[in-house]
Amino acid sequence: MASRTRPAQRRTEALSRERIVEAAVELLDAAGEGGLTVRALTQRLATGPGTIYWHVGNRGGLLDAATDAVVAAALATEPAGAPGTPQDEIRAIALGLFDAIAGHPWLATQLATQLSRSPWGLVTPRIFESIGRRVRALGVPEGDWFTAASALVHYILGAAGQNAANARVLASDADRAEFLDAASRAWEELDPDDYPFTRAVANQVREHDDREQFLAGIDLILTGVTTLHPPTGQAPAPPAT
Amino acid sequence: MASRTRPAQRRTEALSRERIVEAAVELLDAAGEGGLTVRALTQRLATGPGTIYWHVGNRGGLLDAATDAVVAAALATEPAGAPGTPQDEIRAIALGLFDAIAGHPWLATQLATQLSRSPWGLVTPRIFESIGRRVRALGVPEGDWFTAASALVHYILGAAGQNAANARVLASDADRAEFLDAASRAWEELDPDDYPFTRAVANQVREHDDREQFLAGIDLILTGVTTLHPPTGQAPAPPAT
DNA sequence: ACCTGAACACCGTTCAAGT
DNA sequence: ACCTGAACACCGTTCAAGT
Repeated sequence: MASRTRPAQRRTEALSRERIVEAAVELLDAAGEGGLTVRALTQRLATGPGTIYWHVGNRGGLLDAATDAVVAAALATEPAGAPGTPQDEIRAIALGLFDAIAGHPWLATQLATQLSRSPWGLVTPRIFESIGRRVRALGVPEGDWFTAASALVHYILGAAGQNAANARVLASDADRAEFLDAASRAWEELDPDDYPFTRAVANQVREHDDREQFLAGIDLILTGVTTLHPPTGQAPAPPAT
Repeated sequence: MASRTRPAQRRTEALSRERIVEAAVELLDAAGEGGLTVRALTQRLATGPGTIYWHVGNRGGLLDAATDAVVAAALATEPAGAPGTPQDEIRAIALGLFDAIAGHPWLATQLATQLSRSPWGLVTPRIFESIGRRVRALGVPEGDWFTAASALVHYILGAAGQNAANARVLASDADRAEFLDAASRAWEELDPDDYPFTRAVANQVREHDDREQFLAGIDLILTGVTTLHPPTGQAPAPPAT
């Protein structure tokens, strides 16, 4: 029996950047952005602050890495076997991001921060490419690719971010109903002179389904794209006046 | 030595919540979210931390108040005398928010944070109402008001937020050209196998105009809305198959 | 190369005390 | 009612020192 005597070591593997990012995501999921502190991380990983700073530059870099890791995972599940129409694939990708933000609500703020800081980070091209390929498959003329893909990505990130709060409470259906009821009631109590429209749609808030509503917005943009930027060779419809 | 950076002059008026929020916006504009510290505020207002906490609850509340103040100001300029078509008014409101975020880049992150936290804060109804009235004026059937207005608001906030970085450097045309050139070049250098679409549109990035692009997205949604939710009495177009 | 932990500068917030 | 400033707990980050 040639069993190697394993030296008693604290951790079985050396700490890695991946392991640290993984722990960061766990902390963020558990307690939001405020939950990610270097000290909480050192405790969870049984190490000192110096180790964190040796592997990842600083807290900001860690936040960026966590964001990229979660987005990459969400987009990785996209080629779901059977390819559908470009529209179907866009809906699937969009829902994947929507659900990722629902599962990691801190993503909403973090994506806004990261994207507003520099559009050529890691995250933007990833999302842009994924949507863009389907825009191309739609037959949109090349000159309109950037406009069409941008509109979709902007909408997806904007809508998903603003639904993060709803989704967080989605756990129980009763909680969700209570949440929507409270939201609806708050809107019904607004000043009738200042907020006639918002009051009028308050009951639609109570009954709506986040994901359906989100997809309805996607369909509005897709309809606009195929109407204003039809495949080359087909005449564009006259602008609605 | 009696030299001070600030004249040891006593304030003429008592501090007010409005004055504090105003100073907070100045600090945010000057140095981003990190620039707003209670200590920087006490120095600028020549007071102690207790005063800040007496007038506004805490730093979070101050951030919310600053966000609401800037958004309210942006929406207040909307009734620009001559009323146009609902489409024109939606474009004008959207551009107002776009420019507000461009002038106060910290708004992007702050809006995402505030909206993802609770959709029934102050800011959401303000924006929603402003857009919603024009959706109604468009003749959209009442059952589709919420969907149409939501799509527009989600897009506006998403797109404006993601353009905050570009806008920040918009000061000089030369700086802007350099910025877009760097962005375009970064995309051209992506892996050809992983990012064919993104590389293909890289040169459109260099030439695009933020505001035009933003409005093009608005028009895509408006086209979708008038196509899928035409005024009652007109038959909706068949879904694209 | 990787890790440790004390130390530093800074932060949000509280509160007894003043006017 | 409004303001002051010391004090507290906590934070991100650094760095000389260890293996």
